[in-house]
Amino acid sequence: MKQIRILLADDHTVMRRGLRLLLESHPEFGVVAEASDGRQAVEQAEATEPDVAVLDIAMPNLNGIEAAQRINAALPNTAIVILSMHSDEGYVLRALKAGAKGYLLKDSAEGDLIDAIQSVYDGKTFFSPEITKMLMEDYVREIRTRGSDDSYDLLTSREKEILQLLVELKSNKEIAHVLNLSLYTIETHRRNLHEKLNLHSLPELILYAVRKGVTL
Amino acid sequence: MKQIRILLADDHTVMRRGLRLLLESHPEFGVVAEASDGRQAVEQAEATEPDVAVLDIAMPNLNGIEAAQRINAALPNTAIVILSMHSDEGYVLRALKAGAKGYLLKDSAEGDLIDAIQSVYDGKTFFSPEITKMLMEDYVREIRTRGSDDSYDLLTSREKEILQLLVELKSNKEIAHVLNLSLYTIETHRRNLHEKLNLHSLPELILYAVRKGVTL
DNA sequence: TGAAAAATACCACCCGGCTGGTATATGGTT
DNA sequence: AACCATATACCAGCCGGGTGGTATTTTTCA
Repeated sequence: MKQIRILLADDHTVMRRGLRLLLESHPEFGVVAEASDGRQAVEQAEATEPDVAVLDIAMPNLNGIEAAQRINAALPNTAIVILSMHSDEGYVLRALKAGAKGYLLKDSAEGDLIDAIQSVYDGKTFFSPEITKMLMEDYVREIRTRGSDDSYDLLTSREKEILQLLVELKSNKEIAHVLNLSLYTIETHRRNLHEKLNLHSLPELILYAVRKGVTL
Repeated sequence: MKQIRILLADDHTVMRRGLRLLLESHPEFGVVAEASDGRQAVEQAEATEPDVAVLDIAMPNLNGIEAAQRINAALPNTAIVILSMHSDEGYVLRALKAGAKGYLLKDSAEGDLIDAIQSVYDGKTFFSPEITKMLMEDYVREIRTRGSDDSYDLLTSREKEILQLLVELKSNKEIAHVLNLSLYTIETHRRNLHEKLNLHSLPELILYAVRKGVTL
């Protein structure tokens, strides 16, 4: 009978033990390696070539995401599930970027881990319900944003000009000087940029502009 | 005899007249059209298909750079020379991006304009000496920057983590909360980022990170 | 020609980023 | 043992960005 071969990586021994017991209560799973930090996880993965790697996100020496990246690079056939306490958006996105196929919160139901491993082994993805919800919201927001992606065309040429100068990291004062305008006028144009683009800080404007190709 | 056919665009009549007289003292040049604003310049260019378009940068209705963009898009065989009072770096770079082949300061020697037109007509580029100097400095700086491009590797993993969170537009307070650290600690890490990367503001850090591929 | 959009200008207030200056604990290196 | 890098933490002060509120002039377009 062909078991799904699993690597467990978590710096907490108790957690690893618990996971192992949980998994071994299902005969179709077999834990073939354990690791207590990121670097070990990569080594163990390369040594045992597991079907699925379950990685805690917060590990010493090399965090779960960096470990995922390396494992994914070395062993593209090993599916990766990230375990995390946080549903923080940044972490999830980085995990996905690192090649993770699943992202599970630690307070998930036991059955979720079983489902997750089976899913990623089958080439599907698996996320905790909270994560799914968040990602969907993201996606919808993305669509909405793309939809109203004429936003840039809403800008007047003066506003575009000022946006470019902002990307060049010029201060309001400098822009006023370059364009021979009052500081207050620049402030007003910036307000209008904020309103039209629904972005309300310089960093946001810069990210927007860069992604828009106003890179210069 | 085949003349080089030229379009002149400048909102100051006196300037246009002077340029025309200057050019017509050279029999190999022929001014075939004039325009007193950007929109006219584009129209005239499309109507007369000149070999070279000489555009003032500061024109009403449509500035020289935007006009250059449109002319370049419609008539790729028309070489464009930008005339400007300013040697501001941003303008020069935008002019180049808009497809200009030459950039002349208005206080250039008369001969420079002749040389510039002949050069761009021959498919070469031409810049005022001041501009050349500036661009070279830029280039050198660029090389130097690229050379010491290990800068990112100087960062500790904590610093990289914080840099990523900054790109996600998290405030110091939010980062402190996410990482369970004091606000002051985040400030210290940011100082270190500033020092190591020689960048001293959030917008600079963000541009750096984005260009570095920390896009998420 | 008259209304709407764009560009210009000013003031006051708040908040957060940025800096100078300091300090402690820890872990690895020579 | 001495040293350096890293990570943590605190305080005070400055400055610039962001915003609420207002107003005039110029341009554009129906």
